[in-house]
Amino acid sequence: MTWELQSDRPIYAQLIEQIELKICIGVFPLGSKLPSVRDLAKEASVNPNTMQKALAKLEEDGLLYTNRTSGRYVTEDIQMVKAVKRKKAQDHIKNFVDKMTELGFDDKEIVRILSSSLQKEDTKNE
Amino acid sequence: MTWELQSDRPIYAQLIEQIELKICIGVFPLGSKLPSVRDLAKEASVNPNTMQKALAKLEEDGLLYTNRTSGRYVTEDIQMVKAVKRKKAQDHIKNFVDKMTELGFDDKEIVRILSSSLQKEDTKNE
DNA sequence: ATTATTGTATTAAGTGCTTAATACAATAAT
DNA sequence: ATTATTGTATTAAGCACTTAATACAATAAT
Repeated sequence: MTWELQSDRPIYAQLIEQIELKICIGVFPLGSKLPSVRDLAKEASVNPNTMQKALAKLEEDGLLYTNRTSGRYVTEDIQMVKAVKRKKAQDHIKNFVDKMTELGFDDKEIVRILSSSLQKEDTKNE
Repeated sequence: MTWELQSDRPIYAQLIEQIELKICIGVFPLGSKLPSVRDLAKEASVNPNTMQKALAKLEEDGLLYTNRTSGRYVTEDIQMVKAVKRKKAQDHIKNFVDKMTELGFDDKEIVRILSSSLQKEDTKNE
C-alpha cells in the first residue's frame, strides 16, 4: 500500500486516516519505529510540516509516542489499535447506511443491493 | 430535509451533492422552479456567490437549466435523474466496499457485518 | 412606464492549508 | 569530541474557498 492523496480535502487529515489504517492492518506494526518525519514526508510527497501536523495529532490521540531524538514509535497497546479498527469499520457502516437511507433505500434493500453488487464482482473472475 | 454543511470540505461541493440529492428524492421535483439564488443562499446560510457556484456546476451537468430572468428549473429528463440516483448508490457501495476491504474484511464478512449492524438497529425499536 | 426580481459579474478582504527555507536542541552514531 | 539525525518551531509566500458589498442587464410583475 502506498499514499493516496486527493486535493478535495486537507492533506493532513488524509495522512492521519492513512497512517491509522497502516497501523490497523500491520504495515506499521505495534511498537515498531516509524520512519522519520522527513522520510515519511518524502514517501508521501508532502511537506515535512504537513506530515508533522498529522503525526502530532496521532500522538495526541495516543496511537504514537516520541522518544525525543530516537524517533517515533507505534503504541504497544493492542486494545487501542483494535478499538481504532472497530471504530473505523463502524464509521464506514454508519456512513454507508446513512447515505443509502437518504437516497430512499430501506434496510432490506441496502443489504440486497450490496450483496448483488458483490455477487457481480465475483462473477467477473469466473 | 435541511442543509448540512461541514467545514472540512469545500461548501460548494457539499451544496452540489445535496441539491443533486434533493432532486433525486423529489424535494425539488422534475421540471419545478427552484428558489432564487439569493433565497437558496439564505436557506443554506451561505454566500450567494457560493450557492451560484454550485448551481452553475449543476447546470453545466444538465441537471438544471436557466430561463434568463424567470428563474432556474430542474430538468424534465427523468432518465437523467434516475441515472444520477443510480450513480450515487453505486458510488456509495464502491466506497464502502473499498474502505472495508482496506481494513481487511472479505466480501462475505462485509455483508455479514452490515446485516448484523442493521439487525441491532432494528431491535432498538422493539 | 415603473418597479421588483432574476441570474450574473467584479473587487476586496479574511481564513485555512500547503510549501519552502531555515533554525535549534537533544542525542545517537562515529 | 565531532557529526549526523531526530523532533520541533518560525517566518514568509502562494493558493483555493468563502464572505461582503456592489453593480448590471433582462424581464416578470405591477
